Amino acid sequence: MKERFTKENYEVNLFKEKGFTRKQCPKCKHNFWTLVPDQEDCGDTRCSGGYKFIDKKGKNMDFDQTLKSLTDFFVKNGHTAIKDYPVVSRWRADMDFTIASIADFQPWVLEGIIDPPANPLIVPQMCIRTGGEFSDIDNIGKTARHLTSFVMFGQHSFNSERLTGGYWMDRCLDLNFQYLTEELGLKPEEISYVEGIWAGGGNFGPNLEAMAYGVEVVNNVFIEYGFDNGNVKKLDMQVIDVGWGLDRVSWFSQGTPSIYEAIFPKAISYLQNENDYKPDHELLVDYNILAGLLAVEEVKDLREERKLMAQKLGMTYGEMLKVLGPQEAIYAIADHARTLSMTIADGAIPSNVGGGYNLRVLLRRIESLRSLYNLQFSIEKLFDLQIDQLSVSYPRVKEHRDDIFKIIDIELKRYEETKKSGKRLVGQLIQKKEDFDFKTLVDLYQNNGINPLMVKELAKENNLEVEVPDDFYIKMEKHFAKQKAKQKEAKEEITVVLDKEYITRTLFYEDVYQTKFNATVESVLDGEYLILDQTLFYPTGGGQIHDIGTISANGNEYQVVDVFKKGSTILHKIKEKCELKKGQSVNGEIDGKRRMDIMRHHTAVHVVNNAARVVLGDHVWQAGADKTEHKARLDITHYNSVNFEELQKMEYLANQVVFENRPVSKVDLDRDEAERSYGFQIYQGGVVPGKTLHIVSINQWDIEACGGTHLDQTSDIGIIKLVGSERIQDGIVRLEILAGNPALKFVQQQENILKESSSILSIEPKILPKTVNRFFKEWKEQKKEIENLNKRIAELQFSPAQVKTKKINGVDVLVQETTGNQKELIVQATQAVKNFENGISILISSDENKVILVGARSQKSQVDIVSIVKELSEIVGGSGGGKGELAIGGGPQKDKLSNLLSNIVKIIESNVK
RNA sequence: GGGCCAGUAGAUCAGUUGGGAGAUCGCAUCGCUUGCACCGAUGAGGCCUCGGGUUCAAGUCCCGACUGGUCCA
Repeated sequence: MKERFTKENYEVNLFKEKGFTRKQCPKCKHNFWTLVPDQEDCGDTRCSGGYKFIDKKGKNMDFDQTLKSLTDFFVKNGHTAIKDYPVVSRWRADMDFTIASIADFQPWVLEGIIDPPANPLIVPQMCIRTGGEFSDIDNIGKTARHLTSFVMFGQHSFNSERLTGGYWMDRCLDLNFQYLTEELGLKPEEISYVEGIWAGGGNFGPNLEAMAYGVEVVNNVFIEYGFDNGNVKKLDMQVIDVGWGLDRVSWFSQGTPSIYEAIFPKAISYLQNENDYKPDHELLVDYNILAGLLAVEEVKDLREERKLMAQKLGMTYGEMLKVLGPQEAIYAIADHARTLSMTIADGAIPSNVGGGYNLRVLLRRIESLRSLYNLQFSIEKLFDLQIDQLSVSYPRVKEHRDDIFKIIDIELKRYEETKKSGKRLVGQLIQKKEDFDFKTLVDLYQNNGINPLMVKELAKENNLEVEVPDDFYIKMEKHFAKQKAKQKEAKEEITVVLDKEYITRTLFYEDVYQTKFNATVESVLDGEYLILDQTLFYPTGGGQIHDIGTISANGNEYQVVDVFKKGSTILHKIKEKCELKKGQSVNGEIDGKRRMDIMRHHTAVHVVNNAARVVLGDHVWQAGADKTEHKARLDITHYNSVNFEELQKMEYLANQVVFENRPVSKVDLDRDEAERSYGFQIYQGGVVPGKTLHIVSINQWDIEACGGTHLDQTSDIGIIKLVGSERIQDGIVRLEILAGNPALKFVQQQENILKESSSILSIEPKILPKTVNRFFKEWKEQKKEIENLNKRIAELQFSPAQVKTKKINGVDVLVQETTGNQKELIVQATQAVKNFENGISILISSDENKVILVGARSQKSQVDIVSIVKELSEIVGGSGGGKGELAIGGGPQKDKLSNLLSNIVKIIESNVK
C-alpha cells in the first residue's frame, strides 16, 4: 500500500508556495516536508530525541482558552461549530463510548444516508479511551501524555457528488499552517509535515502529521479510498478527518511537565498539597521528557524501558518508583476522576459488563493507587475540582454533580463490600492452611475480585509469605484463552434483493387510527414481497413490532405476515405467493385492534420512561425497549435494582399522566433544530437516522425522537401496569409494562389468584396475608410438635416393657411393622435399639408408593446392619445404605412386602454370626 | 457480549462417597459476677432461594428460574 501514494499525493499548495522541501527521515524512513533544507530527522518524538516543548512556555493557553482559540479560528474560516455528542455513544451498537470525533458521523453520514449538520464543521468531541490499542489503563500517568478522556476537536469536511461546500487537502493544510503559526505562535521553520497512510474501518487515505518541538501536534487525515471486492476504489464520500488533540495543544502551549498539569492543574495541586508532595521540578521535567519516549503502543511490559529511564535519571528503578511513583499515581487518579465525571454526566454507570466495567475499573484503580502510595485526599473534593474544571466548557457535567456523587458513592461502597468479603475469604483460606498456588490466586481474582497483591498483603498480616508470579496477568490471560473459543451462531436474515430503491409513503404517521387504505403495486419480489407506493403497515423498527393484516385485489385476499424496511422501501411479506402485478391497485387493511394494543404499549413506554426518571433520578436513560401487542419491555440505566415501592410510585405517576389525558404531539423536525431545542435527551431509543426526526412529545412530560406509531392522547392508553422489574446486569434494570387490554387481563388474573386462594381458606381476600401468616406459623409450630411427639411415642412404644424380641445367635433382634415416614422410623429404630446391649432393630413401614426400611444396631453390636437392610430392600426392588449404626433403605414394589416379611428372619440369621 | 463463583439459623460460614441439618457470634432464661467483647448452664431460632428431574432416599447429583458477587473483550 505504501507505493500507492507518491510525492504528488502529498504536495499541497502550501508546500509549493512556501517552498517546503521533501526529505526522508533516516530513522523512521518516512518522507517529510520542511522549510529547513538541512533538517535531518522528521521531527517525530523518537526520531528527534524527545519532547522539546516541555518547560518552554508558548502561547500558554489553558484548556478552555485552547478550545476558544480553535473554535474562533475555524469559525472565522468558514466552519460551523456544532455541539459535541455525548461520550456514551448510544447511536452506535458497536461501541460503548465515543472514541473519536468522526464517530459522531458514523455510520449514516459517511455512508451518505444522511447529510452532516453542516459542512465544513468543527466539533469539540470529548472522547473516552479506556483500553485497547490506544492506551492501557495501567500506563496512564506513566507516559506524561495518555488520558482516558480527552477532547478530539474535530475539523471535518465532507465531499461527495451531492455535498459541496467542503474542501480538500490544499485548503486543509493552508488552515493548518495558518493556525500553527498565527494562533499557536510557531515559526514556519519549526514545523515539519510527515507523510503517512491512515487506515481504519476498511478505508484509507493519505495523512500529514504536523510536527514541532519533537511532538506530533495534529494529524491531518484524508479518508479517500475503500475496497470493493478486494479492489481499491475511490469512496463516494471523501472526508477530511482532522482530530486536534485539544488537551495536547493546550499542553504544548504551556510546556508543563506533563499533559495532566496542563489541563487539570487544580486537581493535581490539590492532590500534591494534601500529601505534602513536592517533586523536584527539574527532575519531573527530565522524567517526563523521558516518559514521552516510552513507546506504549509497541511494548506491553514497560518495566524494562522504565528501568532504562531510571538509569538515565541517575537513580535505581526502586528509587525512581519511590520518588516519582506518587506523582504517577496522582496523575492517574486525577485523570480517572475526570473520566468518571464526564461519563457519568452523560449517563454511563459503573457495571460488570460493557463500557460500565471500564468505569468500575477506573474507580477501583483510584482506590488501589490511593492505598498503594498511602495518599490522603477526599473523593468529594477531587471530583468537585474535576467537575468544576470540566464544566467551564462542558456545563452539563456540573448539572449532574449530584448524580455523579451518588453513583460514585454507591460504587465505592460496593467495592468496600467486595474487599471486606475478600478479606474474610482469604482469612478462611489461611486458617485452613490452603496453598496460595496459581489456581487459587486466579480463582480469588476472577470469582471474588481479590487481586494477588491484596492476597499478598492480607497473608503478610498473618505472617504468611505468598508467592505471586511476575507475569500473573499474562499467565492468567493465556489460561483464559484456552478456555474460550466458542463460536456464535450466525443469525438468519431475510435476504431480499431490491432491484432499485422505492420510496414508500408512510401513511401510518398521518393518521394512526386509520386501518384501511388504497395503494398501487410498485413491485413484487419473488412473488411474496410486495412493495406499494404507500402503506399503513408499520414495518418492524425502533423496538416496535410490525403490523399484520390483509391486502386484497380482484376479490383475492392476501395475508400480510411480516413488514420490514430496507432503506426507504417498505416490504410486505405475503403468506402465500401472489399474482399481483405492478400498477395494480389494491386495498389494504391492518389488524386495527392489534395495532391499537401495540400503540398503547409504545406510548406507555414513553410515559413510564419519564416516570422512572422522576422516581429514580436524572441519570436514567433508556437502554433498550421492545413493544408488541401483548406487552412492553423497557430497559433503563440505574445503579440499583428497583424495589417494589419504587415500581408502584412509577406506576402511580404513569397512570396520572394517563388520567390527565395529555396530548401527544408528533411532528417532523429538522435534526439540528430538534437537538438544539431538546438536547440529546431525545435520543432515548438510540439515534434515529435521517435529516428530519419524528419527534413524539407527551405534553410537559417526555420528548423523544421515535419512529414508532403513537396515540394522540394519553388517555387512550387506558391503564398502565408495571408487572415486574429485573436487574439484567449491573446498571441496567428491565421494566415489564402492560397497557390497555393486557393490563386489564393481568389485573383480572391477579384477582382470580386472590379469590381462589382465599376461597380455599374460606376467607375474605382482604385478610389473606394475615391468615396465611397465621397458617404458616402454625404449620411451623405443628411440625415441631409432631417431631417432639414422634420422639415421645417412640420412647413409649419401644420402652423395655413393650419390646418383644427374638434372640438370634445371641443377638437381640426386634422386627416390627410400624407406621411413619423415613424420618420417623429413624427416630423409632434408634430409640428401640437403646434397649439392647447387643442387638438390632428393624422397622418396616410403607406409604402409598413404597416400602420404607430402617435398621439400627446398638453401639456395641458388631452386626452388619447395612447389608441386612440392603438385602431386604432388594426384595422390594430398591436398595439401601447407611453408616455404621444406622441403615436406611426401601423399595417401590409394595406387593413384595409379604415376601420380605417371610424371608426376614432367614436373612437376619445369615448375617448374624 | 462471553465466562466464572455463590445462595444453609438474625450475621458469618461448615456440611466428606447421596443416608440422622451443624459451628461461631448474636438473642432469650438461669447461675456466677454489681458495669466494660468475663465465665458456666439451658433454650429458642431452618419451606437448606424457588420449580422440575434422577433415586428406596437430595442441602448434596442433573436441568431450569430467581437473587447477589466477580472477571474478560
